[in-house]
Amino acid sequence: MIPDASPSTIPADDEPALRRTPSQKRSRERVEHILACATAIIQEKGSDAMRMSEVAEKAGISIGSLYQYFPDKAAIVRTLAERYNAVCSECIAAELAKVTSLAELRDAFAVLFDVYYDMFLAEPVMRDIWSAMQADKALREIDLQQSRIGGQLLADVWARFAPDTPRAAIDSAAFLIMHLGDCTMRLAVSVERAQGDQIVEAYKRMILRDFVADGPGGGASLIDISGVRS
Amino acid sequence: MIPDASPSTIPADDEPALRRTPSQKRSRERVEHILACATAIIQEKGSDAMRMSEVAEKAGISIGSLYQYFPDKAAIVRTLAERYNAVCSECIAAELAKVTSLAELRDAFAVLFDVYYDMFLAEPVMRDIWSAMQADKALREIDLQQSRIGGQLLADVWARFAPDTPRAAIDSAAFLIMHLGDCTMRLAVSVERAQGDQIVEAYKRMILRDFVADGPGGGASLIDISGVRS
DNA sequence: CCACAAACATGAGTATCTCTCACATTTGCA
DNA sequence: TGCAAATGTGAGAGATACTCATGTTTGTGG
Repeated sequence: MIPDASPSTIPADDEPALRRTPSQKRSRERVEHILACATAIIQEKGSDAMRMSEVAEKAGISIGSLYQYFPDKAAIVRTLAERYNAVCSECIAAELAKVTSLAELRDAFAVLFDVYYDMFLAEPVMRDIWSAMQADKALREIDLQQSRIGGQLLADVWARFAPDTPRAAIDSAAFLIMHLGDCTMRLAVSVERAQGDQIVEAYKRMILRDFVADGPGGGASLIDISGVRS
Repeated sequence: MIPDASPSTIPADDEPALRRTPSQKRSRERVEHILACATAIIQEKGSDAMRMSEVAEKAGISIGSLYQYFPDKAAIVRTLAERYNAVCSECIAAELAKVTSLAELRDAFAVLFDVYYDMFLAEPVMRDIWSAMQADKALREIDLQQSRIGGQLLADVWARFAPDTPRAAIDSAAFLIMHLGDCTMRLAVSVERAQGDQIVEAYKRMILRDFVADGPGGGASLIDISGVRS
């Protein structure tokens, strides 16, 4: 479901996501099992209602073992969020890698958001994890970071085929597209399936019209939010 | 700062936001004071770190008095959220009331989002309250409800001056515009001021181009997400 | 195979927090 | 002024995140 990814490449503050690096096979499997159990609980009742004792029980381990690996409850959510983000980034990169001209970017856009949407549909827990992240300032930063990474990937391709457009304009346009794309996906998976489909279609059309359909550099001039940082 | 508004017009489930309706002047003032103190704490350290004992102490009352009025911690956040939402709705309604033709809708749009943005800037705690809401399913619904209300207000005016456009298309377009508008505002107030300004400008241009500039009914055909419900 | 150190596992216990409830005080009103 | 209703109080019950001293398992060098 979710491929292996080294946990916590973006630690909050100085705290690593894992308290102890599992070196033995048994404990490495255990960490994976903990995350799988936590995912199931979050999906079922939300991360707020998830109890650490519940995670331990479902995983068939003791509370102490849980805290061997995860310094606190937020670390579990953070690790899951970072894994999903890594998957999203890979998916974005894979779609954009196919693009060989500016004209193709338009098609890639449409496919990209479709694939992105499918991912959200396949893993509804992504939305719950995102919700849990919003309450914590450090975790919220991870979410913003994901928009920056996705925007960067898009901007790199975009800039390659639109060399006349100022890079700063492209960067900021790409960032906004990705961020509002995420917002759109979360809205879409919050409503009934048919309506969600239409919402995603609407967003795609809006973006294609504004940022791609106007020809080289045309769309980018629409927005110029150079150097967005928090 | 925040005008008086009857608390909890949209109770979550069957639970009223206020446990007891304050009938005497003293207790009515006390409820206001509690909310003001809670706002200050949320602004300072976030609602997650807000302690009920801290709110009581800052308000100069006992824990028991706090619970006389608010059945739980979420009720405080909910009441604040509903008040802000009411203010936002009023602001939206006020701007749209000035519109007397479809052409004017374009200008109203620009002004509307500027005013909306100013409100977010003036009350940065709105973002924190929104963050707190995302963790709770019932509170998340309030947020979605606000997009529906704003979208409804917009759709009513829009439909009046674009009678040929299918109402369902207008409804869904207005809903998406308002929802992504909220997302944009929250992003804008999360970054530095100058960048936030540019983000809002970018969104305005995007929306104006797509949904208004294309002439009567033109924009609405872009999206058709009829009857969005959760 | 053994011994031993390092890694790992355990769960009772601690600190902290939300929320309750039995009782005290204040208010509005006849 | 006196009484009933409204309001105020804070010790404490219950729940939960997280710790730590101690026990168990694993890999490894001889």
